[in-house]
Amino acid sequence: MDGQRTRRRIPEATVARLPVYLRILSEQFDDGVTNMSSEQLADFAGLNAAKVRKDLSYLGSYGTRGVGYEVEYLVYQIRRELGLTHDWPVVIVGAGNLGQALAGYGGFGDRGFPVGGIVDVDESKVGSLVGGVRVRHLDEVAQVVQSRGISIGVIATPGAAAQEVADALVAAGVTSLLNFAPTVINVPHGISVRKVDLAVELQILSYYEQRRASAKAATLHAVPGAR
Amino acid sequence: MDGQRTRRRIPEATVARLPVYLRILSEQFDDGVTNMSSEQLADFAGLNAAKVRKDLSYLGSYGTRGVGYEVEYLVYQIRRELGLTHDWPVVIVGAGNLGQALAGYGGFGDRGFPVGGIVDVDESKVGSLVGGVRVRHLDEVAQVVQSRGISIGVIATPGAAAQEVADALVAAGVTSLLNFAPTVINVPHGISVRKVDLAVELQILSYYEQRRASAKAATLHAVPGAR
DNA sequence: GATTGTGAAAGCGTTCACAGCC
DNA sequence: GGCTGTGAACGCTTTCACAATC
Repeated sequence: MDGQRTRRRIPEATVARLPVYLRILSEQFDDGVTNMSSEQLADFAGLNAAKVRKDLSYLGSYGTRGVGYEVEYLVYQIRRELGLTHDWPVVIVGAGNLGQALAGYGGFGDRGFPVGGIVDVDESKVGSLVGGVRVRHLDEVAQVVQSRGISIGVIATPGAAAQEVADALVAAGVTSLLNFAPTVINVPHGISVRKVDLAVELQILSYYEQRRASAKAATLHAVPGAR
Repeated sequence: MDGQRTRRRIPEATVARLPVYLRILSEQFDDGVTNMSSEQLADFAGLNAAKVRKDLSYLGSYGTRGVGYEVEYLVYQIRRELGLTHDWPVVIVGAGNLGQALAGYGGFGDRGFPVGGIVDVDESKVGSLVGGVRVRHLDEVAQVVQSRGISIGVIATPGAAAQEVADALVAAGVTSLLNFAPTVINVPHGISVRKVDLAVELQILSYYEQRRASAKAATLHAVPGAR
């Protein structure tokens, strides 16, 4: 009577790990592995077994006590849960350095996210081929999105343009955004946004480097010559 | 008597947001803004004011009640805490599509992370110029790292090579890794790793897209024609 | 009057530990 | 005997709410 509707909600942290399990399980399956325990999967993923079991339990009870998980079946279940049973074409906004690298990367299409379109505001780029796809003008983004049934947009523009690009994508009907621009974007409720920010990642690493450096300095100072 | 040594530890979640505050504050400062409240900063960062205040409180009591935070001083304090008072040259491993895009991107050096070296195993790439830096062989990575005093390595190789590259970087003396390869890497205790994985991000978006789609289908089914 | 700084409460995610099942 | 599935405990993060301060 309720079926899909009351579908158990999966915690965000778990959703973020499912793709990792999926990749590992797929690789193992290709290597001929048919069964895995939570312990083995945890080792590959760099996690502990309890976390893996809890994560997988949100999908349902697909393991066998005393035995483990059947790799092929688990791959199928994770793919289904992640909505990877069909392709999700994406539109890339920004045909600069990054946009071109993303389009040319290939790992996109392979994994079920073919590049359905690339747009830019720069007239000198419009019409050129990037990764086998012809660049169109940002003004035509709604047409690109609608004709290809695209729901995921990738923002690969400078930070200053990111918000208006996000607005244009949402207006065109896109409901998920992957933002590479170093800017926080505002979107209406119900739109998903993921952000990838190089500078932020490096600055986080810098923090821990700096701690290491000052911890070391303090130790040297406190116990000169020791150790 | 203890000074730096017993330096208050900042929660990971806060460390990850400090770079965002820093960017916003720097931009505002450049625009002539000299003072900001937690509320204003929260709006720019897409967060709430309480979180901003709690985050900033880990740095010390740098605000003024009834007034807010002095932008310039806060920029200085965050930069200091993040260890951004000096440059951190990085070494990029992998001169393929992604490595070239990263090296050519520029946003690296601008933000205090100049490309101190690029290495690859492909002899046909060794010797060529990428983003103004000459590509050297992976075998020479230790020399590159040591001569430039590099502590951050960027892995931009295919997944299959990532673990051995990580091992080589750690052996060379690198203590922080930014991993773009779609593989979990194992490192000794005390080494920091951050991971950026395109496919994972897209698959997370796919999950929410798929939920939206099935929620919509369920609604249409439950109340045909309504709304 | 405005806004910070922070204890306390609530919420979320991880880990433990063991009953349940093969 | 081995391994899953999961309540319960724990710890981290967010949010609340208000006293302290300008």
